[in-house]
Amino acid sequence: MRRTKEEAEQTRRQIMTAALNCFHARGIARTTLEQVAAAAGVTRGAVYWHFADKSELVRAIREDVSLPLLDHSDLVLLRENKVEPLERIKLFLSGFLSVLERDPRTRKTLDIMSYKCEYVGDMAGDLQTFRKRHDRLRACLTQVYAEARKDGSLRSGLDPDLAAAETLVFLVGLLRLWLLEGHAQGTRKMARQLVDAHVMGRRKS
Amino acid sequence: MRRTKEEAEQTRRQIMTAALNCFHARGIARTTLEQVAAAAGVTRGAVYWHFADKSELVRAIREDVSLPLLDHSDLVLLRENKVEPLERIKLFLSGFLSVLERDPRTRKTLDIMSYKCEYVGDMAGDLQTFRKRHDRLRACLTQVYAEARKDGSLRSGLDPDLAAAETLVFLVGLLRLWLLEGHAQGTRKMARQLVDAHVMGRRKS
DNA sequence: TTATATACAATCATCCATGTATGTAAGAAG
DNA sequence: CTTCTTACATACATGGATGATTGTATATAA
Repeated sequence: MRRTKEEAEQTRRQIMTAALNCFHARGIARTTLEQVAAAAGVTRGAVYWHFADKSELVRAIREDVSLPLLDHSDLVLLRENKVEPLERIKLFLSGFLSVLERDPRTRKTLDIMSYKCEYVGDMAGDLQTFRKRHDRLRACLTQVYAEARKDGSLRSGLDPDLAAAETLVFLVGLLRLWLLEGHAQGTRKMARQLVDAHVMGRRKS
Repeated sequence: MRRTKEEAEQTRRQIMTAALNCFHARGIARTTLEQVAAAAGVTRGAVYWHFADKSELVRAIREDVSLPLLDHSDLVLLRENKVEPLERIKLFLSGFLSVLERDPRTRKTLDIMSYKCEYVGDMAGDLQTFRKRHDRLRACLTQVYAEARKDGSLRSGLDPDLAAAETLVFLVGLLRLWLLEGHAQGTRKMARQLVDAHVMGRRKS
């Protein structure tokens, strides 16, 4: 029954996909590795082969979504030099919404991270990771807002540090409400409007 | 060993306090009712006497903090008619921060609700409760912003609905980051500044 | 070709949390 | 004063979930 490396990698992905769905449906704590295995069409042996334990499986799923998301944000915020600073921030926020709407995997993963995970014990360290990533994003935003101030598009009297903190708060809050509410609800329908208003509020009028 | 009614109420509070600390330390899923009982100085029998099961205990703890918080917000936002509208919103947001800083019980409870709870199975219904409360708060805010527009203090061209949604997003994001970061970190130190900036951004300049 | 590492499946022992059922001493009602 | 009810403690039965161990067939390397 021994598989080739590509097949092994494929079952690894199958397990991750199955786990994603199980975690999303029943939460992390209440899903058994047996359920994950069954959903993936394998046995617990396979799960334990690819992942040391449940928390490592969770981490793999999270990184699978978080890392591309972060890379993309860096790219948009810092590398897109031809677009003006505040527009890059709008692009970034709006792109985030687009990924949420388009990619169910990202949506489910972020939903698990937001509403179906207890950051305690093994997972407590992940909060520190979040803090670092927030700091990094905040630093990026600060840099972009500083650019905006230089070219005169930032609202006068607004500190780039404060503006960056505001945008981080906005993103975190928007994400949490977006995930909480259904398609027809308030925040989701207004999401684009909210992004526009947020960026406009920081622009010199 | 039978206790008087006041003593019984006291052990009920003891159990809730113990559970609060256990949930905060180990998360909801990983704390045993045995641990809660031990921390409260009783046995599981007492816990099961006062609460049907773990989720009811969680709900009791949450309502113990949420309801006063909501009542207070209603009071500040709607009843304080002598204060001007936008100032009431600032008072509300700033008061929220004050409670967070002052009251460890509120802090721990909100921390559990944010980072140490999986909203799944029994708890899935609580998300609906959150949605309703958000809607209610948003309605309150909308009303206050509408007042502000009437008396000319709202920034021109800003829809009260949109402003209310922005403030809700701001509050949710601020709370989440405030809880995530330690005392010395960015968001906490800037929290007051952020509140001021948020309200100022909505005021006619 | 042979040997070894790989990629799982199957089985097992253990522990632990839950819920319930029963016991019981002491307040409260009459 | 007794009876009933309250407010727990104790004990029990049950059902998983975990992690480790063992088994095994096949890639793959030498």
